[in-house]
Amino acid sequence: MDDRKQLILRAIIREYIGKIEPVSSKNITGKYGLDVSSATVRNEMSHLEKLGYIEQPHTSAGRIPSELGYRYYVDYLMEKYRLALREKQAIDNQLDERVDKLESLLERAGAILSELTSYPSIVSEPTFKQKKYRHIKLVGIDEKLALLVIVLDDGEIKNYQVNLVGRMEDEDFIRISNVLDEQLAGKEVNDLSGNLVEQLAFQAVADKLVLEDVLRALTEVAGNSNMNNIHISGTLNIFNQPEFKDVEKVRDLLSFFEQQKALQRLVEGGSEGISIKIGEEVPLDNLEGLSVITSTYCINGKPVGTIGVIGPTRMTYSKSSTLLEKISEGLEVSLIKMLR
Amino acid sequence: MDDRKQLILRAIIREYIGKIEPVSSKNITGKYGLDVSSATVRNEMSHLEKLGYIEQPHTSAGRIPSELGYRYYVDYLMEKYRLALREKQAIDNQLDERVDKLESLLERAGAILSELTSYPSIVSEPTFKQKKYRHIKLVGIDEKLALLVIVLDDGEIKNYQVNLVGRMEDEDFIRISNVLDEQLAGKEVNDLSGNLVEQLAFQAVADKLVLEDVLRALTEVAGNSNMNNIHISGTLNIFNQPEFKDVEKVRDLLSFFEQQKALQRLVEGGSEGISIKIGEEVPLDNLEGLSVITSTYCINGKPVGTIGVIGPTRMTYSKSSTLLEKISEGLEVSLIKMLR
DNA sequence: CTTTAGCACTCATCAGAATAGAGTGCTAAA
DNA sequence: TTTAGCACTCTATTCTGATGAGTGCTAAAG
Repeated sequence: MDDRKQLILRAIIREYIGKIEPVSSKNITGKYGLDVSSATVRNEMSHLEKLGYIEQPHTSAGRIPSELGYRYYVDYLMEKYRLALREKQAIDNQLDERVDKLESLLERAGAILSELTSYPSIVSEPTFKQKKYRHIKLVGIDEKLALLVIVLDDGEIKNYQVNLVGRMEDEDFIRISNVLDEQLAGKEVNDLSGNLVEQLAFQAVADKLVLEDVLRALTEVAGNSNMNNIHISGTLNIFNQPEFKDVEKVRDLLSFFEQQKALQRLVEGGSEGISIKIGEEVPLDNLEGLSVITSTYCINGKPVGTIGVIGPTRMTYSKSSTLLEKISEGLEVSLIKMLR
Repeated sequence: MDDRKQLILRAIIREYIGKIEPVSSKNITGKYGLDVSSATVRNEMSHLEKLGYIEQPHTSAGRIPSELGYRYYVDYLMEKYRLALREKQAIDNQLDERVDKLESLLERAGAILSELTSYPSIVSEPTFKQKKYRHIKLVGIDEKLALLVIVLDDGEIKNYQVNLVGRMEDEDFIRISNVLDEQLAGKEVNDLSGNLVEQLAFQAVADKLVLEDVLRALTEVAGNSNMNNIHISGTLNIFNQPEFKDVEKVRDLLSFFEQQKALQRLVEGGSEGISIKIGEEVPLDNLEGLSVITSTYCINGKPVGTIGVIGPTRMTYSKSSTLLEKISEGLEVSLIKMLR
């Protein structure tokens, strides 16, 4: 790959990303620092095609980048994108504003990413290696109802309704809260061994029926702790992409977006930092022509979640990855502020 | 409208709903109890067209029902749909299962409605004329954090995080809880007058910063109480409808589904019970060719929410409205059980 | 007066043919 | 090594005519 070939490959990719039409030799002569004739460019193109970086839809058409071509571009040719001022401001506005719920923050991050890139975005909720209980408290609401408040070590607060059968006094609530706290605080959430359950049942003699509700809640917490939910936003952006003018494709992608399990595969196994997967590299069998850019985000220096965008293979890699990087950083800052 | 015209109109509509192609005179002779020649049917059709009940896409095509035709069909010709056993079971399965969250229940109702009709479904959360506070409690979690638990008179429980600056003892929480309870219990949520705020500020002298968070939460509750959220499910069902083979239309409808305010117009102002709105009758300017069937659902005999389906004007009115009716009834039963 | 067979007429749809044009690869000269 | 020139290929567009479904009208039959 000599300099001129690189120049031409880059020119083809940039042009194609912009116009989404096969680019001809004539089309890029004179621009992109190419001061040679179209014939020369044609010769080089012919060579680039043999190398597998570009391909021809049909004989009398221009060239389009192959997945290998995009890969080469992303690895060696892509120049840094400079954020526009309004992009910077938009990111800051969205992420700086005070939010007290983890979900809202992630939602905002996804929304702004989607808005600025015009691609659907995907955000996974943070996973901690092993979530632990920090606090558990049973709070009386009225005669028939109590609320089980569970605080996890990642700062997340969950609560569940617990039905009461008999009359419970304030001291009862305090006693049960203490039992729960002693037994569970510091323990991992999916460490809900039978032994523990028995102990709870033995100690919290107050009211069997209450205990049932409590155990249901604990089991639910344990169940949810393994799977981290994934949120998609800006899905309708795909309608702006010309490769989705076909209803079938739109349907396939949108219904893919509704499958949590499939989405999971997009975020798992990513190395730390920005990762760009192009076409076949995307671990999805039934979807073609897609690229995914993801970034892990960290809490306390440890990667705990993923945020990314999904676009056609001819997506704006430079702009999108830069935006993703900035938003990911902003998200980390806000997370720290939020969790304190 | 003599008997035979009605017979023919019904035949055209049934045939069209099934095949979604203009129906010809020949096509319905012999079926639907029509023992006359196609020529006779043609004459009648010609008349029906003059009356405005059917129309012709072009000269040499069959007839399709007009919106007026559907209206006549729904009002006078439609026969009762008999639920299949598996449909009955599916409904019971979905709605009988124990759920403790209002949202989950509504979600289930929408999902099963969507699944059985193959149309997107819409469910509005119940509104109560004026929500009131039933209980308010401030619960300490740890040194820095407390939880404001708000119980509304419809049984809904909300909670908000409240940051603490100074050290708070148990009695502080109890004191503040009492103040809040005294001041707010029984009051309407959007009755957050300045006077009340001042009183709170004066009485809850404990910690200004805590109060700020509390007020933010109360304002949010008041704000949310007016607008009842609306959930859509089964949106991808529109891809099964031939009238949405055009990407533009799909985009328009899907982006409409994302606008809460627009959806609101679909559920508001509906009279009690089942309501069928056809084509132009649907209060949406920019969407054409859609019909909406809605049903109000009641709590304590008062209509508090709406559930419905959205389909093309040639939707299966009979089947859909019957299914909707049953699901709406099932939802009411489950709601009563849940709220006790 | 109602029904129906027969027939001319209309119009969408489809396949095939002709045309235009974009872009290439190759060759030979610079 | 570069480039002008040219023949060649293939797509996209337009036009054409054939096909056939379905109607409306007319005139005869019931």
